[in-house]
Amino acid sequence: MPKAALSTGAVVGLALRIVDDRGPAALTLAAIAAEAGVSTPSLYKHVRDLAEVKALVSAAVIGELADRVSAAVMGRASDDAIRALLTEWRAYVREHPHRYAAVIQRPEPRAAEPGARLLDAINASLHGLGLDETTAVHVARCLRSTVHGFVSLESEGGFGLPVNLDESFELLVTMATAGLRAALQEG
Amino acid sequence: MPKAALSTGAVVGLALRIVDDRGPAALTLAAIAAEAGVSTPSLYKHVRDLAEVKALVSAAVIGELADRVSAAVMGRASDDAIRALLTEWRAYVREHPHRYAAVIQRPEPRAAEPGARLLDAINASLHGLGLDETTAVHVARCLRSTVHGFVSLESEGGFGLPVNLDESFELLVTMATAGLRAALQEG
DNA sequence: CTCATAGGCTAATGCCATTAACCAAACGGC
DNA sequence: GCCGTTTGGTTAATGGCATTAGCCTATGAG
Repeated sequence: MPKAALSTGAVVGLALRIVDDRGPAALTLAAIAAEAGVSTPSLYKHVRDLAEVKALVSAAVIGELADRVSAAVMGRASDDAIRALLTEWRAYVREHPHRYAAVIQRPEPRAAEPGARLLDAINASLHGLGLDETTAVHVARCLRSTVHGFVSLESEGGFGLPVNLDESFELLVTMATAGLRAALQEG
Repeated sequence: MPKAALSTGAVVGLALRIVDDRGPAALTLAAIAAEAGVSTPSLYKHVRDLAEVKALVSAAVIGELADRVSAAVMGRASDDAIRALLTEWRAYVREHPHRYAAVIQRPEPRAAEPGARLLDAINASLHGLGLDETTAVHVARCLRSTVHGFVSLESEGGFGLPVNLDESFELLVTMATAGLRAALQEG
C-alpha cells in the first residue's frame, strides 16, 4: 500500500483549514484533495462522502467549543458561571467565525459525543441553582438559543448598524442572567 | 416574443414553493425551471443568477415575517408587546420552517426594505420604554438574537431532548421580558 | 406592414460528487 | 526472504448543476 499519506483525521484537518480560510461554502472534496496533493477520488478511501466530512467537521468544532466553555465555566457559579459560558462561547466564535458557521445543528450521531460535552458544560454553569431535571433542560435551551442567536448573526454579519457589538453582547448577558434569576423566582 | 409565461415574481413564487416542499438545499435553477415547465437557461431572462433568486427569496420571507410581526405588535406595549413579537415570530417560523431556514442573514440590498420593516416592528414593540437611540439598537439586537437563536435551532431540529418546546419558549419569553426590565433598571 | 425586441430554445463549457476498474507497495504468515 | 492479500492510491466515466453563447420567433410599437 502506497505510504499512507492521508487518514480520516488528516482529511478533517485539511477541511478545517479550508473552512477557516475560505468559508464553509468552499468546503468541497475537490478542494480538500487539492490541498492534500491527491486526486479527489482518493479521499473516498478515508471518508464515505462529503456529507461525512461535514459531519466530522461539525463534531470537531463542537468539541473545541465544548472544551473552551467547559474550562471557562469550571470553578464558577451562578451569574458568574453563566457570564463565563456566554462570553467564552462568543470568544470562540469570534476567533473562528467560519468554523462556527460550518456547524450542522441537526443532531447527528458523529457529533453526539462532543454535543453531549457541550451540553454538560451548559449544565455545569447551572449547578447550584437547584434546578430539577426538566427545568434544567428548559434553561439550557434558552441559554443556548441566546448565545447561538447572537453569535451566528454576528459571525454572518447579520448586524448592520454601526453600533458597538460588545455593548450589545454585554446587555445580552445581563438580560440572560437577570432574566433567569427573575424567571426562576416567578415560576 | 413567445407569450411571456414567466416573470421575476413568478420565479420567486416557484422558488418559495420548492423551498417549502423540499427545503432550501433543493432550491436550484434546474428545479425552478422544471416546476415552471421551461428550460433552465430561460430563467436568466428574468433573474441574474441563482444568488439573486436566493436574495429575492430571503427578501420575500423577511417581508412576510415583518408583516406578521408588525400586526402582532400593533396596539400592544411593554412586556405584552415583546411577548407578542417573540411569539408571532416563532409562529411564523413554525408555519414555514424551510422558508426561514432559506433566509440569508447577511445584509443585502434587495432585502434592505423588508429588513427595515422587520426592524421597525421590533422597535415598535419597544415604544414607550423611553429608550435612547443607541440603547434601542442594543435591545433590538438582543431580542432578535434571542428569537432567532431559538427558532433557528428549533426549525433545524437542533433540540434533541424529548422535553416540551412550548414550555422552553415560554421560559425564553419570560427571561427576555424580565431580563430586559432588570437590565434597563440597572444600566 | 415591418422590424426591433422580449422571451423562449439548444448546444457547449466547466465544476463538482460519486462510482468503477485498475495497480503497486507494504505487511503478515510461512 | 517469498507470496498473496490488503490498502491507498490512480485514471476514466457518469450525471447533476450553473452559466454563457447563439439562435429563433411571435408580438407589439410605429
